[in-house]
Amino acid sequence: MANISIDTHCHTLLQNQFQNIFDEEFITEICRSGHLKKFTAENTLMNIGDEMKYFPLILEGSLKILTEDNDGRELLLYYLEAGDTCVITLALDQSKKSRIRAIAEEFTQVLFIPVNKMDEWMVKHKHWRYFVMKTYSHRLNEMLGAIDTLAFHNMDDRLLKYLRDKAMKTGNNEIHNTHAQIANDLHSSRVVISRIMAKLEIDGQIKYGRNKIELLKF
DNA sequence: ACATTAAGTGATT
DNA sequence: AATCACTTAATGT
Repeated sequence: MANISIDTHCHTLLQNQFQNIFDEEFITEICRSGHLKKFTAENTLMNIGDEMKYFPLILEGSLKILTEDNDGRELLLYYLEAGDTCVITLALDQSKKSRIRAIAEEFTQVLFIPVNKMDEWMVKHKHWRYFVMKTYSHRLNEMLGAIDTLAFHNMDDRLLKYLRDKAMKTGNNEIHNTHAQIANDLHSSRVVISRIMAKLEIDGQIKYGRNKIELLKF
């Protein structure tokens, strides 16, 4: 009984995301191949150095993907949302160790699929192949954008972009984060973020208070 | 009222 | 832009 209800739950989530891309039969196969896990905000679902036996398919919610430098400080790479899969998981080196960390941003349901399925589906299902290629190029573009802002823009611009991205993602121009959390994501320090915030408020770009930033201009 | 956490400030590298 | 050391302000218990 329990199994059946879990299966239909998973199946429904898959249908919501993929019914226009994959046929019914394949969705059922995906559902059978993976196991569903639920996470709440701030849960780490994959860490640097973890062995990659599974790749994630996000069915609900969103994740943030980060790397770490030698001193253990974090840098936000990009967000993954429902309907995405983590393609850089697939770019494995010999060690099969993850180079990234994935943290849930909110309540999130993820289907973990054994990596060998990837090979199998890539040859067997052309729609899967298209899907992977599409997400691959999408992520690559985002990464190029991230490199661009890192290399050519100052912190002020990076912070504004960060806030806009976040507002866009949540569909709300109020962001509920501390300056320290943002500093972590941007690989900066709390003091620096606080000072730029103050400057942006004077410019009339934002308004903010404790744990809250309101974006005024887009 | 007290402790904890977030944000502000000045000086230094 | 980053870090340190310290202050002030907001919030939780």
